Amino acid sequence: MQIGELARTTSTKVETIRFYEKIGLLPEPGRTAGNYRDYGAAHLARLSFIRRARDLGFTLDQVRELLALSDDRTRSCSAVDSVARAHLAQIDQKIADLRALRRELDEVIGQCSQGAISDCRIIEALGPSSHARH
Amino acid sequence: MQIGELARTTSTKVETIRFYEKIGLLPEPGRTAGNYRDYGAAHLARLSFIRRARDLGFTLDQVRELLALSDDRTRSCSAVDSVARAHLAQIDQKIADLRALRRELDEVIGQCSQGAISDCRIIEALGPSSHARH
DNA sequence: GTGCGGCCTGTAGCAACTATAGGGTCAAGC
DNA sequence: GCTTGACCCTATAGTTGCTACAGGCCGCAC
Repeated sequence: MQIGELARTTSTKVETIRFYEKIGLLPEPGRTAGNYRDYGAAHLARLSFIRRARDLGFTLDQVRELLALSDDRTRSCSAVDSVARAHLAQIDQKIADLRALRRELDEVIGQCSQGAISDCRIIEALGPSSHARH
Repeated sequence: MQIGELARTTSTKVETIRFYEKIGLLPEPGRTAGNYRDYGAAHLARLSFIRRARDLGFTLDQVRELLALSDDRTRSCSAVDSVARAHLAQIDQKIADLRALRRELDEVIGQCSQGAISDCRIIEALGPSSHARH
């Protein structure tokens, strides 16, 4: 399997695959006579894992950790669980932050007078005096 | 006012202020005899505006746009309103995405058997076959 | 033999800073 | 008058997770 096919089957860009190889996430595959990368089923599985974890919002470092854990079959499953739970907590925090942000921004919007900038409540709300209010 | 004081009053790092100057967000201040940057009230106001907008999640490009709008006092307030509304829509999208993510991740977690990695449902859930299920 | 798609390496770019190296300035204290 | 230390200066490289070139092979069809 050459790189383009692997890219298509995993919905990854060719450059991204080479990038994962460069940073050591994906092992170097064999090469054909013409120096083309030659991938097998193990590569496909590993790349699928990486993509799925990335889709779930894990950072590359977390993915690296998960891969290391899953490679070492003697380790306990609870280590994996704790990585996942830490990530879930991060997501919850992010959602909470965004909701607070949304509330604030919502307050600022909708006070738009049809008038000129000099009357604009949004610009005003961003200014230094209002900043002090918060 | 020198850069450190400006940094403290706006809760910004010194390097960030210099960075904003380099990318043209903050005008170059005058210099003292010793080549130190010398800031006035206008700089403080502008930097406060930038920080507040950044805190509300606007990108630097959006901040640039808001600053241009607020600098041109003849423009209508509705242009500002539409930038803010577009940003609000982006935030809503992000929240929705994170919630979907959270649901999926939550499904994966909590199936942790006390056993070894080979039985780990999380690793399994990230694998290629489960990927196909989605 | 030549055209085209795919592959190769290596480097630079994106956001939005942050950190480091290697220096200069200024006020206080001895 | 000299040192110490906090502060400032410039310039450059690093961060995360890719993406996009530039310039050049490989392989196959026509």
